[in-house]
Amino acid sequence: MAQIKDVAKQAGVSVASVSRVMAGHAGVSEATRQRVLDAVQALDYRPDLAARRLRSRRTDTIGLIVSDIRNPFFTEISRAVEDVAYQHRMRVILCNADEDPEKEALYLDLMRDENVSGVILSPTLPTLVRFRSSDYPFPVVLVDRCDRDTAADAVVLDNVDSAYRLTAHLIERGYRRIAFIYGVTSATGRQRHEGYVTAMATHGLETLAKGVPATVEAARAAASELARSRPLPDALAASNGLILLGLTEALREAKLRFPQPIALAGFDDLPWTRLVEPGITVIAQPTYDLGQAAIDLLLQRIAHPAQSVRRVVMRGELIERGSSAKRGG
Amino acid sequence: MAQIKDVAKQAGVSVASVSRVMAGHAGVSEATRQRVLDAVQALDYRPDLAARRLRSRRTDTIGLIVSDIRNPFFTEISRAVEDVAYQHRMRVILCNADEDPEKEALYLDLMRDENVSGVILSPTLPTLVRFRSSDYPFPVVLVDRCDRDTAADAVVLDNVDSAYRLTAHLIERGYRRIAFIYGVTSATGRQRHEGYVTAMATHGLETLAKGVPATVEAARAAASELARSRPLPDALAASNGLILLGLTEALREAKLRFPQPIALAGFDDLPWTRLVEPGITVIAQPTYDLGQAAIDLLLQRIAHPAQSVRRVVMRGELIERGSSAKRGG
DNA sequence: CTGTTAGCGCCTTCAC
DNA sequence: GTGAAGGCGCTAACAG
Repeated sequence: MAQIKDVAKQAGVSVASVSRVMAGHAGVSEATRQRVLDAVQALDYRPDLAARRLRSRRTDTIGLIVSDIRNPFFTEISRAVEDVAYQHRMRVILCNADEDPEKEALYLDLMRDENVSGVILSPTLPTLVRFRSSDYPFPVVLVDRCDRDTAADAVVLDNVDSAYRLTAHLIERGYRRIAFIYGVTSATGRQRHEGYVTAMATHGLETLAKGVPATVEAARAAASELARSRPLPDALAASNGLILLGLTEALREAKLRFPQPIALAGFDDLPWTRLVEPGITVIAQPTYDLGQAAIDLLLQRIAHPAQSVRRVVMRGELIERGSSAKRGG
Repeated sequence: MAQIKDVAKQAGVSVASVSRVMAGHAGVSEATRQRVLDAVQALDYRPDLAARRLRSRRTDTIGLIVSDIRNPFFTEISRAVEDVAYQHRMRVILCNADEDPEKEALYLDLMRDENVSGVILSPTLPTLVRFRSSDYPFPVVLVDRCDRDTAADAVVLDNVDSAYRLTAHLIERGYRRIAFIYGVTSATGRQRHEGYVTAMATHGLETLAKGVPATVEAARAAASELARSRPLPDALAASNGLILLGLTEALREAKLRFPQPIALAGFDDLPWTRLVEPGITVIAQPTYDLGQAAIDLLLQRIAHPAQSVRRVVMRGELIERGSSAKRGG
């Protein structure tokens, strides 16, 4: 492997000149520049990143810690982050916390060891509640999950409002006993629960909510139980795509169709929600945009460490399908 | 940030001893070890990875280049790789080539720059056909995609056999005009096509195959066309989960149900294949195991660079569901 | 078993 | 505009 001094020798210049050319610094004569570039090409020289990082104390690497890579929501986030990061010549280390706070802590530690330039984090609940930017030696941007009073850069959906609109939609369509199955282990689930509660209260309806771990299995179990309860709920709503999948499976097993006897709705516009007949009403999230906004925000923060804390809130879009068709209509 | 000499001073030993303790090397007295550990704790010392990597010329990092992160198959692979890698105290850099050979080449270059210990690669077709391990300065394990005559460590499904069994299953159930829609841009799609062709030929049936880019959209378009052709195929089979999704969407749009007038089957046991009524017959891939085998193989190769080339082939499992119910039965 | 020391490859003043 | 030289923090060879 050629190194900087080989290039210098080949080009008949000093290593300093080579370094300057590689870094694109000004103050190098065009003649020198060209000779260096030729030598680089001839020797197929690539700067050693380990040496460069040691010397410069920068890694140009950002960490992305998602809470569950199996959730398509997060794979889209990661695509966006990766796309933008590489355009800015930054590396991405992707880590999957699997909704496990310990694993998450491990990865956060690793980020410190790696001396990353910044981190995009979708925190587990315990981490979020005690989150303070100053606890980390690098800038952090929260994505998807953030509390109202968390002082941190963040990119999130309008969770409360979206859940309110989804619930109001069901009410408007004539449903009354609306059960809401939501992930208790995430801020997102809780906020969406809040929107549901507000919508029900506003319309003078009784709530029927059930918090579960945000997994397909837990959601299915919860829905199975509801399907056996009497009186039967007349609608089921899910706080995310995984839970919605669980609900749908449970209804299938219980041989209950939708919208009759039970309507169905949820979050995340996944491909299968269109396939299951007659289609499931959902709040679509601008997933790629959320990821893009997060990395943009992080890059800004890295460039301007002192800039004021900002939060980007994106609007969820209600997509009406057959699963919430007008009751008795 | 504390560094090694601070620890040495605090513990009253030399930096060499600290280095030995940190590396877990033998040949350090228990007393020294304990004093070092105490000092490390007291100062919250973490070795600087950039310095360590520069000096030791090892990164303990492996690269994982998947061809499409949106395909759930690859997210499972990445989970497995990550789990195993971190157990072995290795880092993972995950890259998504998006089925784009240029992007893939870029990432392969990056792996070289990063001086990774090894790479797990799911290659695009152009890369695979000219693949030679010796072209890369690091060990490579192919996953999911590999040609019969590629001399490289690899972990793959028994693609030809699985496709044969899937096709034979349809034939046995009474279907005759079986159309196979497969991804032409991947070795996997081609091999599965081969299994389909063999099965059809063995049973004296005419093939009706259509190669498409491996995307939901392309598959949907191809299926729409088939749905308008006369005579209508009596069965549709897909070479992977993305294509199967496209086929299913096209049948929905064309208001064609399954198994009558058209049966349906494919690869990848995704959650939604159970949800769509009456359930879709698929070949299930042991995705997590495939990923695990790939990283195991890579770690072995890193430990023993000279060991003979090995290939791990895993069996796909046929899961019969309503979409391929006996014809006229 | 422990300490001393010479670099790993590069960047970046500092002189010229 | 260019070159010489020191050192980033650590590991490993060597000496004791």
